[in-house]
Amino acid sequence: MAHWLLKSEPGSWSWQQQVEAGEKGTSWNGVRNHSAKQNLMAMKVGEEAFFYHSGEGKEIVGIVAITKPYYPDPSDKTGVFGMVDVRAVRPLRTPVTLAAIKAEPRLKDMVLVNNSRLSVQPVTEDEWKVICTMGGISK
DNA sequence: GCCAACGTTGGC
DNA sequence: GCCAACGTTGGC
Repeated sequence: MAHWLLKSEPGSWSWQQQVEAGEKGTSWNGVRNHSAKQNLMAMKVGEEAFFYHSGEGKEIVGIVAITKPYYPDPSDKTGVFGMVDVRAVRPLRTPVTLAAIKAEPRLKDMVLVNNSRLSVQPVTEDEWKVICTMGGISK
């Protein structure tokens, strides 16, 4: 199973809101970047993603699961971009900050470090495990 | 099809 | 608030 990382400005969509959205989850809409789209299209139901707060916080705060695979985003008039649905699974016991990620040699190749602007990123199996450990949760 | 100009993102 | 990095747009 592949793993992912989704970025959001907490001012526009926060982890707290994701938790309040509950079990049925919400659509992850608004992606307007082709690399991000490719990653969305590769997601499968049941796969998990880190939820990262950019700007305010700059830390991974929780884990979400994909509940619906890629489908068209009605807010995109061009019809080029789509979205998936996600639901909150659990928070990290301790958020993993960008500073901590940069300080961890095993995470030096993370997309978050090297291409911080990409809003939907793949995460390798090893990176997933390291961050779960740093976050104080079991994989 | 190239590339300069411009807008946006996001860390600092 | 600044600016580097990146993507997109549009003139040629």
